[in-house]
Amino acid sequence: MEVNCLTLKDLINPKQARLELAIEDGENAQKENIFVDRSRMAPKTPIKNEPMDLSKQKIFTPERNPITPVKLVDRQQAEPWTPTANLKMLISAASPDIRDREKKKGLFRPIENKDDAFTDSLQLDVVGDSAVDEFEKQRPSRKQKSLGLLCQKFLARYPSYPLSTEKTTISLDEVAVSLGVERRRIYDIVNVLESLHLVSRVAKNQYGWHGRHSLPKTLRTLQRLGEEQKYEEQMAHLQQKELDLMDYKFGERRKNGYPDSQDQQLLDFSEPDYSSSSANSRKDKSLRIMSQKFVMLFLVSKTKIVTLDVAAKILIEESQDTPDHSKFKTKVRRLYDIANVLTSLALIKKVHVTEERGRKPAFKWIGPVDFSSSELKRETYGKIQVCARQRLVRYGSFNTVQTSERMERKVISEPSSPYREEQGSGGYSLEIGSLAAVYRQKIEDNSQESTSISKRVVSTAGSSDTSLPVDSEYCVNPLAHQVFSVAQDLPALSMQNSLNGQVGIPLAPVSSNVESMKPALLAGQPLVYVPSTSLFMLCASLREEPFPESCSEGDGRSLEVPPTVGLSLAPSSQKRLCEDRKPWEEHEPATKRQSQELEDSPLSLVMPKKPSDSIDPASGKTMGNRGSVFLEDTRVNGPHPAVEEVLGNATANCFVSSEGGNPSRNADTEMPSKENESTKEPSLLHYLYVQSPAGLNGFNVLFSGSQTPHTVGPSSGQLPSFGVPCMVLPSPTVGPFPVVYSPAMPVPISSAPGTLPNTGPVNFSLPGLGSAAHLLLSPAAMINPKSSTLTSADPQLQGQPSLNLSPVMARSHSVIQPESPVYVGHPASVVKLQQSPVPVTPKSMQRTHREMFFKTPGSLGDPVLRRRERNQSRNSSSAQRRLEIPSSGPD
DNA sequence: CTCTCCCGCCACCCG
DNA sequence: CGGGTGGCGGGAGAG
Repeated sequence: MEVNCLTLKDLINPKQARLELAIEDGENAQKENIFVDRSRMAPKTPIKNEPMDLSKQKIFTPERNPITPVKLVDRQQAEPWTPTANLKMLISAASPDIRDREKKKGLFRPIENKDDAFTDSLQLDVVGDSAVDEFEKQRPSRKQKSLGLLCQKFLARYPSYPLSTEKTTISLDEVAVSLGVERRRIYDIVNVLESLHLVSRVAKNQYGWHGRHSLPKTLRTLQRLGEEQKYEEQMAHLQQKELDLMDYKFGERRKNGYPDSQDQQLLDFSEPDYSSSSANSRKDKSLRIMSQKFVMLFLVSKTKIVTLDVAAKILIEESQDTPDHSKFKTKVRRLYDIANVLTSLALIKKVHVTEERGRKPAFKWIGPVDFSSSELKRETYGKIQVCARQRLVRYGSFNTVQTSERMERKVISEPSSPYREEQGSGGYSLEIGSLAAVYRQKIEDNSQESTSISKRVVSTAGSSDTSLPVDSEYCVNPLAHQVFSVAQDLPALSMQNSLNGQVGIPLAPVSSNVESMKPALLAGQPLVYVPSTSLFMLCASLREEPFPESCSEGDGRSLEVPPTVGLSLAPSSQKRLCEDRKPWEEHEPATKRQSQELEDSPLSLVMPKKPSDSIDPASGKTMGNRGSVFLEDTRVNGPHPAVEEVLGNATANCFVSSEGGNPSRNADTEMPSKENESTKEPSLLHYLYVQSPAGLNGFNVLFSGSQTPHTVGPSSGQLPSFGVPCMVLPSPTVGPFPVVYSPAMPVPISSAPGTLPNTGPVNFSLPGLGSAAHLLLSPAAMINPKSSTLTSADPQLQGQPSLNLSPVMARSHSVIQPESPVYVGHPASVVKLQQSPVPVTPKSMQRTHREMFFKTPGSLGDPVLRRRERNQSRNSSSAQRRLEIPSSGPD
């Protein structure tokens, strides 16, 4: 098994990627979700033990990838049957970038295992080229030892959502040895995890792994407690006051009657399931308590951003400690520890808040927000959103649709591309998001505009940043199924375009490239790929996280379909959703709002870029809507086609900016729309590729973002329609399916935007779908493909929709028959999906997915058991500290 | 310089 | 009492 490690050999390309590495590492936590197998796969014992590995490693891999993550890779080769493994293999084989990434991973881990270190040294010799690697290896940076990274590794060992049947026991000694750290460090991790009930102490040196199943519940509880504690008020108070270090303020607050929360026990881990009462025995759970409180702060915060100083102050106050500087300092240290773990869990990400006083380290909650509904759903949703957003930002446009496999590869490789340079700085885990740096400028610009908001979040280069970095993480391994971007690496292109607000993208010649993008969908078309479940989630989630419940019930005209259905994408629905937005948001400046929306709604990115307002008087209402919908706002405000706008905004919002950064962007948003410009772009088509979640019966839908949704919908008067041309593609998982393409209207580009003929909504059903899958696509004004510059792609579209399909589709191609129903020229106004009488819960969906994608014979094995085998060797004699493995090397 | 936060001493506590 | 836990803060890497 460990032997597999050899795989690393692949990693020949050094340069790439830090990002990737970082991402992966950062993602680990998430990966768990995705690669459920991983945990299982990962041997309990450190690979290092294996002589074989070492030797092999020397030979093949320069890096030492001993532990978990790496193992996977190795494993993969060894055990292809695992879905994950297969995937990885493919990826690694396919993309050098990936290899690099893997390598890097190894780098990070090396320290842990002596053997590894040893190996490394040897390897170094072997691998001559990787000077970089070498230097990195030689100096295990602090980052490599960081708690966050360690936590990721730790998490990687266990499935996020373990089967109820499987009970995983964590042996601290074993873990410590495995991860090559002293046990003390493990305590830090475990304590935080325990605070969230991801684990519970079962016995001495033994913890039980529960996974995230109950996380929503726990969060809900914490939120409630936080509310009871009036943390929000406290935070507001503190923030307002801008206390310096420890302020006497504390005293004031108390006076004010803020609860002195002495309840150190908080949740008290009284959770029935796992935590044994014994766990409580320990009085001192301060780290756990702190962790819970820290989380509570996020949960009660509207902004979801908590600065460390505020958190520390509150904690100190509660603990009734004398607010001395040293205390504060200590608290902050602990908070960092906690934050590292939480970051690894993808619950928070690091940001910086700029206040009058200056920049303050802070963290933003990025975990699930709506605990009321299914946790998974929420989690997924959040992640998806992020992903989508990121995708858009990063890949303003894509040229083609790729197969799912392809996509995956892509994703992996992505990080390397354009942004690589920036990665260097960041925090280990967050480095992923080095993109942040790129975008930072944007963000700042945006922030400035939002005066109402005292704070602005700025991504930190090094650390994760705001959205992007983290996002990237998500993207990589968000949910059970990852979200992959389909886009090719068209770095400069997409970004620039988006920034410019011009979609005028050079038509990608690529379209035909079989390898890269098998089905060349539309050349020069931006494509967004959304994970199956994601779509579903996305739609539902358009609303703000904080106020999930607010989800619109839909205006009369709104979609028939419940929001949950992914198809709710229709602009109208979005609009509704937007309207539902949180109250507080409304006060914010438009810019802010937009950014928010964009961030929150990935779909928005997809939105059609159409000539704005001119479009339709009726829709002109959009304005009336207050631009609640970002789309609308975008349009209205945006000078350019919606898409571009969106992209641009997204960029800005996401804090993404090209290196060159197009600061001016901000202004654009505010600026009155320029209809004229809009006319230019119609040609460009943007597609949103949605892989259907279980709920959709494996349907994949492509939405063309080029269209202007708004314009279309209302006209029909019946249903709000998508303005987007879309293609429905059978998912790989599903058997061969007919491809449905809603043809764009044959409207000449030249035609005035507003004039676009609106075809009525088309309603059609797909036979292949389970029960009655109904797709209603509203024909948005369609652009005449040919007319557009993109023409190259057009023929394909018209001629053979199937061709356009992603690789996945490609498979099914054969299946697809000419006769297969292709709906061209029919705009669908609304899609109604009814797959099964019973609504699919997010959870179930996720599971399903996971299984579908990653389930493999091997994967199913019971990890726990395996792990079990290993532990034993904990030598009682060894002092706690002994456990640590010398980073320097064996000996 | 500030921000982070690793490291490990050493006090608690439990069995 | 021995050993598991984990508070705590010095001090150094990273930026």
